Amino acid sequence: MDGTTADKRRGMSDLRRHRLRLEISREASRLFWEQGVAATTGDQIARAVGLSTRTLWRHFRNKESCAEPVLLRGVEWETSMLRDWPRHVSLEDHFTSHVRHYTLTATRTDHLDDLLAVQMSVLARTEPAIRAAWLMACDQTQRELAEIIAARVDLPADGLLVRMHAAAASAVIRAHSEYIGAALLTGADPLQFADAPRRIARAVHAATGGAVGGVPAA
Amino acid sequence: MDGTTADKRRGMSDLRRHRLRLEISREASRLFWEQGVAATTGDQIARAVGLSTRTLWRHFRNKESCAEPVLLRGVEWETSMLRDWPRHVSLEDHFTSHVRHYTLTATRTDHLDDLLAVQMSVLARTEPAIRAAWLMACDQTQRELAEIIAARVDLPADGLLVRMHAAAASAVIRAHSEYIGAALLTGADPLQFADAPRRIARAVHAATGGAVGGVPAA
DNA sequence: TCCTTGCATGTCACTTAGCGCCATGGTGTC
DNA sequence: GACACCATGGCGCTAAGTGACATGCAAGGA
Repeated sequence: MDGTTADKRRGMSDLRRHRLRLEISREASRLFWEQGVAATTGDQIARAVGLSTRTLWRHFRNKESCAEPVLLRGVEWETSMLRDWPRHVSLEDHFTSHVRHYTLTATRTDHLDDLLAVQMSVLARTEPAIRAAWLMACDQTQRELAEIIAARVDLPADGLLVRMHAAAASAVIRAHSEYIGAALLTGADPLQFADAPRRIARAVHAATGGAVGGVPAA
Repeated sequence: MDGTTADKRRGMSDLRRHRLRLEISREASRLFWEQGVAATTGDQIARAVGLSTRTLWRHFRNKESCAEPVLLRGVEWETSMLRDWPRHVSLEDHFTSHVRHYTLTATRTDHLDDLLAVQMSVLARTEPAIRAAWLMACDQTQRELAEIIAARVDLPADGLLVRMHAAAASAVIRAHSEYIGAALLTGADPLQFADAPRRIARAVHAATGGAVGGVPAA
């Protein structure tokens, strides 16, 4: 599934860069959660990963953005789902099957990442720095969503309509993520959100005025 | 309209605090625009306003957030419009009349603030720090929107449905703001966006699945 | 009127975020 | 083996942001 493709080209491959950023983000998020953002120094994060502080700042523009990769994985779930969404399948059906597939194939690391993501999204409620990182991650998601939608409806990704739909869809996903995350961290039963995919799919469908989510030629 | 209410109570009134933050934000935004964010120091901003650096950091948690009040004013336009939205009037009608009223009563300062807001939203496209501030401002807007919508549909503001609608509405408004701002700064004719209020009102109506924007009892 | 209390601001010292610069080492190509 | 490229580390510096303490201003009470 995640076999490291042999990268023969020059420079650090995007994959390796991505992996390293995620690794850093994991440690940073853990520290943020355990001892707070303010009390966590760049040196601590760097040492936890086994890097020099200088290298840390080469990979992240500031402390708060260290949380972004973990936060992104929290919604990457939804975007990756949308990415390979067959044209002739409704969003609702595809979403539910995708969730089923995820729960079957998810590794231990995946679950740990999910936990970290939830923790960060909760931390975002009180820590402005993390909130900014969360919003930046969602913004990133929104731009990817715009690409996906653009390809679907065959319109330019930087057009107003596509951007509106992407914004609305991503906002709906974000609202759900925050809501569920908050509920889970206060001890809610995960099974309570079993029908979340269906609800999210419908909400996305509704928020985009029916443009995203249905079957093209019904 | 904005007569300074006599504040006899102890402590700095919210109004004064708000005004000072806006004043700081104006100077900060101007400097950000003129010489870039990285080249602008906290000392420069403080000196431009006539404050000590220490006091600057008492009013803003970091440099980037100095842009928030100006950015907020860019969308405050929409939220203040929604705030006094009569129940028996459609969003579209209210929006257009509100815009007409604004263009008649706006002061020179208002227009300068609008310009600054547009400049910042454009700067947000390239400067991650400003982008974070922009997203934080929109997030703030979204929370105010949730209050407004909650009062409208008579549901708790922290419920999932209200938050979803607020998120979708605010996302749509944001997408429009970014789009129009970018167009204006590249020399587009402002008259070209004369029907923007109507389009935004309709988009909000659509994005909230019809829950926000129509006349309650048609 | 004087004293007190509360609060915003200023000054100084300090930690640390974050970056420019240069050296080093590891990896791929000729 | 020589060379080029690039990620990393180390050092030093500027600037972001904070804690502690002093000052000054306004309101209110005796």
